[in-house]
Amino acid sequence: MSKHELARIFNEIGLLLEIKGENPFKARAYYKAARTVENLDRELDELIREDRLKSIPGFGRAIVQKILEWRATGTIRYYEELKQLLPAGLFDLLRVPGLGPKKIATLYSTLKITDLEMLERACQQNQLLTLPGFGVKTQAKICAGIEFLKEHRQSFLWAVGMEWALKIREHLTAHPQVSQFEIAGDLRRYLPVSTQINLVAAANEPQLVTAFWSSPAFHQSLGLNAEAFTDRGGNTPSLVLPNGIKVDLTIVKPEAFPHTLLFLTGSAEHTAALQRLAQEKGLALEAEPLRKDQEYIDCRDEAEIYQKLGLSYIPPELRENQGEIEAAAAGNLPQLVTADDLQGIFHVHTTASDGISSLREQVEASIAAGFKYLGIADHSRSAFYAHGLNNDALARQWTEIDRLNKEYPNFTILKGIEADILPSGELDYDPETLAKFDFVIGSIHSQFRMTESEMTSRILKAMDNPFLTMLGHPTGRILLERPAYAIDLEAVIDKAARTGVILEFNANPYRLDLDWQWCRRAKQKGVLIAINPDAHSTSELELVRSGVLFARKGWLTKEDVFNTRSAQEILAYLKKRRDRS
DNA sequence: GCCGTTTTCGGCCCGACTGTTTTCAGTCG
Repeated sequence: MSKHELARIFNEIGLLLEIKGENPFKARAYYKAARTVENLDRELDELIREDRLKSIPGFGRAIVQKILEWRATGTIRYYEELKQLLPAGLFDLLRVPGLGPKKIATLYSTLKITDLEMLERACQQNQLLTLPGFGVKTQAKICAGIEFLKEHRQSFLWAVGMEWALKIREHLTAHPQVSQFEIAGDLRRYLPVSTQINLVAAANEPQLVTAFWSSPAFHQSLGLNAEAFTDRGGNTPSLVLPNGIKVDLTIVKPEAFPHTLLFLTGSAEHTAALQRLAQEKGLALEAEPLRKDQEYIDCRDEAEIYQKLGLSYIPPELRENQGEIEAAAAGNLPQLVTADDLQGIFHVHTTASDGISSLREQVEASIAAGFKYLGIADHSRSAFYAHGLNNDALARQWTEIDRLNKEYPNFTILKGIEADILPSGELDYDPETLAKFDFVIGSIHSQFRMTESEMTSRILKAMDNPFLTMLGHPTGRILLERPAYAIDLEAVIDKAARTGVILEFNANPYRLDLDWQWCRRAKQKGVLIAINPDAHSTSELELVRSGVLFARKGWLTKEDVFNTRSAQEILAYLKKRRDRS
């Protein structure tokens, strides 16, 4: 019973209320409660024990009562009753771009559409055209949206898959037979999106672990039904999670563990290249232990396999056959950036715009987390939906930053902004205002549907603005929800190389943008990358550290990452840029 | 459903855009 589960329930209550056509503000209260639960800095149990739930903004009598009920019974009656009123498939419809609660209510009440399949059929038969408020373009957009969803049906975010993989690890490694265990596959290679979870376990008697996999005790520990589990015979049982994610476990004898792990980690291209290399050396590399003239060559771990192939150890995140094998052979693999290298954080929101933690809370949490500086970047004035800051609000924030800088002399708070890049390519403030910031992040938050050349010109123009320090979430993608906007990234990277504009690696698990392949391209061109959490609460500050894991996939080293520098170094860099303007 | 007020209920972030209409509802950020 994690807080994510409770947040999900509150979100669904909000949606159900909206589809039912109830007071939209009531629905909003539940969305807000969901967001608050998700971002709580303290444990729910602790708050309940101290009877402090109702002191939290947005938690009134009804919400508190429901949290307590959920804690005591594992569910909320009000939620269960709402669900009875509406088919479960309606939630999937919300993922179709252009479909909101109102249109879904219409589809349900008139055409009795309750899931994506029915919606798709209705589109194919042009039935939507008969409904009020629907037309040719809406139907075409819905069709395209369904296509996008179908393409990604089997896909899930790294964080979602990892949460389950860790849970399975916890319960499976409790079995005395399991001597080694690793999460392999795409998750181990830190791909932002995967289609399957691959696990590897070692046991002297694999069949005992397989039997455990099929036992009610194990099913119960994961909170799943027996039907979810499959024992296909042999030692490769599998499982399908409630959200449709497929999990494969491979159980081998301890001596085969490193080889199996290597192959199940992949990528397929990487292991195929390793096999070719082994062949050249007269070795046979298989998921079975390495052989030479049919003699087994023992390898204690993956590192030893690489060593016997004449390679230094290649970290899983680099195993894409994109030159890492050649680099390992030559002994010049990059010294990848680590979370410990980070010294500060940029792109942090506060309650001044749409954050839920105050400036002081963000500052104190950053200090507690061991950082040396913090770059505040709330939304700019055009971002009405997010309480963008006008000049008065900026003045108030700057006064408070000055005060906090005095209060914490060993910590540096920078005055920044996440300025909208307007459709014209202008930044969202006049030059006089822009000149007063320590740094400026430029981001696209509106008018996504421009042609590639229009969008590229818009961004290139913003990058020519001498006040721009960083480009925020460069492609605007939301993983599994919204594709990147049309943009010529090669041109953007070239411009960054010429102008010294830093590119953001946005560590939000839904963005992870710039994508790893482009990070590497940027690095090759000498462009600096800032790993930014885009934090809206103190708990999201930690995203900056998990973001490093994904940035490593783009071959980034400490030198490539801007916020590995000391406060003095970044201040000098920013001053140099400002003096240029 | 929450909040603030100086306690009984009205207001709740809001503007742009799109596609549908023929003046506006719904979605999005």
